[in-house]
Amino acid sequence: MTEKQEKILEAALKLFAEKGYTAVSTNKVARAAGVSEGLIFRHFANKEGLLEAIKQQGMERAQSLLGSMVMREDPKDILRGILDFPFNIDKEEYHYWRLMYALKWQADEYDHSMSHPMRKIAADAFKNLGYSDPGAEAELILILIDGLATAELLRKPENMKAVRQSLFKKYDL
Amino acid sequence: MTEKQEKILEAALKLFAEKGYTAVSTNKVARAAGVSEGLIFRHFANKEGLLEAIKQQGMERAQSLLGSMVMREDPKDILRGILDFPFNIDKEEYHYWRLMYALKWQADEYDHSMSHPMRKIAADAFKNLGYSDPGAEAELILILIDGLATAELLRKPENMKAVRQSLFKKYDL
DNA sequence: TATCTTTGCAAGTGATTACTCACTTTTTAA
DNA sequence: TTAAAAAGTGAGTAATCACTTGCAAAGATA
Repeated sequence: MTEKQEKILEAALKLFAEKGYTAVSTNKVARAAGVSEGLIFRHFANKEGLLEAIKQQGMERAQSLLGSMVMREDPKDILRGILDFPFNIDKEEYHYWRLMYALKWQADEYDHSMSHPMRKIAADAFKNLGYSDPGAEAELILILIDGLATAELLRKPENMKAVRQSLFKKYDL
Repeated sequence: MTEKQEKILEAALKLFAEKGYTAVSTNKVARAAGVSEGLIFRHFANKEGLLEAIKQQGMERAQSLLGSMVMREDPKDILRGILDFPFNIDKEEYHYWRLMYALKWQADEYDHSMSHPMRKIAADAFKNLGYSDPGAEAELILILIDGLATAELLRKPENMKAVRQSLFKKYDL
């Protein structure tokens, strides 16, 4: 990975996240990265290939974060870890998650690769805690995370600390 | 409002919702509507004007739905009405809401015109019910609605009925 | 019926799109 | 040291973009 290649990925991630993938031309990416437009197509097959590279880079960074949640034993610890995810979105990961959430709406079909493993972890935790419908509870947790992350990425409400508190209280965490 | 004008609005709404506003050209809208491309610019100032017309049309339809929620007296009735909104997205309104939710991510700044009145209604209801932090509870309700609507529009989980049930139980509704 | 307005279409416009190509510069390695 | 490979550039390409224009058909009003 050369220095200019990283510049391209960095600039593209920021622009795609802020303006939208289709709204940003490869010309704009190149100028933001301080690079000739042709170089983008030397390193990536096409514009979509650039997007895929951005996705994979972010996935790899998110992998370790996701993995650490499975390790825990106490089901409440697990739920705490899952629910805390939207409150701890790293400054550096902000653009990545914003792009991912935006892309969901123009994809032809929903990608369950991220949510499916998390749903299972949550369902197991609720089962261990004796909830009557762990499946529905897990689904609700995923929905909550979606809403929380959206608020954090888009609206940035000032009282998120209080929201977190009342939410944790509801689940007795 | 002429017949072809309605065709344009209908086709544009569907395409914008499914593929994204920037990804759909006026040419595609015209062909989907069975109309010459020039006619779009006869009826609407430009592509953005077409989008604004779609927005306003949907707003007018949503107005009555939103208005009926303020009328109720019992705070639990109000919360029931608010929380039930994502579960009752009309088949005809599906494209509209999908477009609205998608557009949020490429707007320069978040539009609070929709959420602000709903937050106040929810906060008042929670206050009347004696909740300790009505503001945080209202924020959480808005976040929940966002997540629920996203699930309904994008993932369409099979166990939404059970999710609704366990959610209403949490709020004792 | 005659005239004016609205509705509609086909064929344009320049600008921008993703992408290619011929070429030079830099890096790698034997 | 030298030759091959990789990195990088800048000027192209055809296609598509949002939008305009000139003119015909249809409706409304008198």
